[in-house]
Amino acid sequence: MQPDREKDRGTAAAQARDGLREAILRGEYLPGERLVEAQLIERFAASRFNVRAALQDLAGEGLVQMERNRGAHVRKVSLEEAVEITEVRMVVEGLIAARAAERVGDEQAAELDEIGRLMRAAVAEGEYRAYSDLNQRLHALIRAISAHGTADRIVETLRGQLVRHQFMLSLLPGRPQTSLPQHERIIAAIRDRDPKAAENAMRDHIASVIEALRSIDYLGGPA
Amino acid sequence: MQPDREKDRGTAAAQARDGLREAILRGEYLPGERLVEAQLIERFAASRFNVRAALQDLAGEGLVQMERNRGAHVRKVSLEEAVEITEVRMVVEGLIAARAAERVGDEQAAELDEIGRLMRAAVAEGEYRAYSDLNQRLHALIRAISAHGTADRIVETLRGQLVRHQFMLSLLPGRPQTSLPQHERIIAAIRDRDPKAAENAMRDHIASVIEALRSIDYLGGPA
DNA sequence: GGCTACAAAATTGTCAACAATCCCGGCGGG
DNA sequence: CCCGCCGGGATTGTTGACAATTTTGTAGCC
Repeated sequence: MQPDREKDRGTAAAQARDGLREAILRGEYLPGERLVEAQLIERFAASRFNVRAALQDLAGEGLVQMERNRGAHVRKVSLEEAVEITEVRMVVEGLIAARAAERVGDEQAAELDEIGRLMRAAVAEGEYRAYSDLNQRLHALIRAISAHGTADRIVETLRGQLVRHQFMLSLLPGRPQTSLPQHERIIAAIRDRDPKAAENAMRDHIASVIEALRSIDYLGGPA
Repeated sequence: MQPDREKDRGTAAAQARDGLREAILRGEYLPGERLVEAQLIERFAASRFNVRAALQDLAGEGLVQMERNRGAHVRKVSLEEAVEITEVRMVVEGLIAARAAERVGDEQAAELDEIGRLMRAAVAEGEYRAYSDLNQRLHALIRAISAHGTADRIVETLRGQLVRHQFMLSLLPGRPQTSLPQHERIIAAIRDRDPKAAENAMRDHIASVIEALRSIDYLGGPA
């Protein structure tokens, strides 16, 4: 769906685009914040031409919203949109998990188990930051195993739009305890090369993420 | 995922983009064909600035591929990619169908049934072109009922990348006879407000499209 | 004939200046 | 005091020219 990211790595245009994306994903620009071309030119040492190209690219990824004559803003995704996005992620990652179960090799299965071990340890010792990293690593590994370029690009794009919400999610107390067994189920299903079980496990897991997302609404309320 | 299409309808930039997209989707530019900026400027009476913006947008939609210093081409999707794209469509349209079953209203249910009737008539009388139009109308109506903006945008984008393959598909003999009962099952499940059944019916339907897609490989072979 | 080297043409990449638009003050009238 | 009505500054939109790159055509050599 999105253009290949490898197309021109290293050029000024690509550097501006990747740098701006990283900055937004890091939260250095908050949702709704205005992205003034002149400032971006300074920050990324790029020409206006390249800055504009970067903005247009990121608008295509849904990270930036552009309004004619009114400039570019970091896109603000409402809770409702976040739920929609995660629903799509649920089914697409389900597809990915099923395919991973069909294609997983022995050494990859071992790596999955290793991540599972580390996850249990992290939760047992309350190292939630490490657990969060492992979570990303697990999902990334499953996507790599599935080797489904199309699904992978879509999930990656969707994930980008949710960074802010994902961040709030990780702060929810009790989340690791809830998601750990779900992750274990996913790992087991893929290791056992059971596509249907892997898809179900992944969908159940992300469905629970959606529930957690919705619960934030009551906690944080509208900003 | 993709930026809102309504953002600036009517401007020169939007006209160039939409015009070029239509032209590609109509098959006026064949996959792999080079898109020379100067030609597009003439054809769409747009400035180079707008033509380039249009190309970049369509690259974001996956319709166009751009290579540095080598210009833009209509993206060529291999059969393997077409299968991947359709697999993603399968799960996302499954989600849409499930949600449509949750939200369908009485008059919408009637419209679904009406489309079903027209489909049966079209197949009975061998009017395959009419059947193909009804097929699009059915999928579009289901997407409208589901009111899932995120999923809708993704499916629309994916569909665009497949026009060429979809076209070949409709020429496959026996397709309408295969897909008619599948469509009827989808309609019935949504009308009965059974989300799970609707999702399964939709997935089975598109799974059969994937099979048909694969069969083209043996018929048409690599170009 | 086939191959390489080189020049010319075509095409795309980039820039800097200019035009159009919007936003935010103040100003005057009611 | 509130409201509409101008500026002026800031910001984005667009253009045309020029630079860099690729592609094409040609001549010379083996």
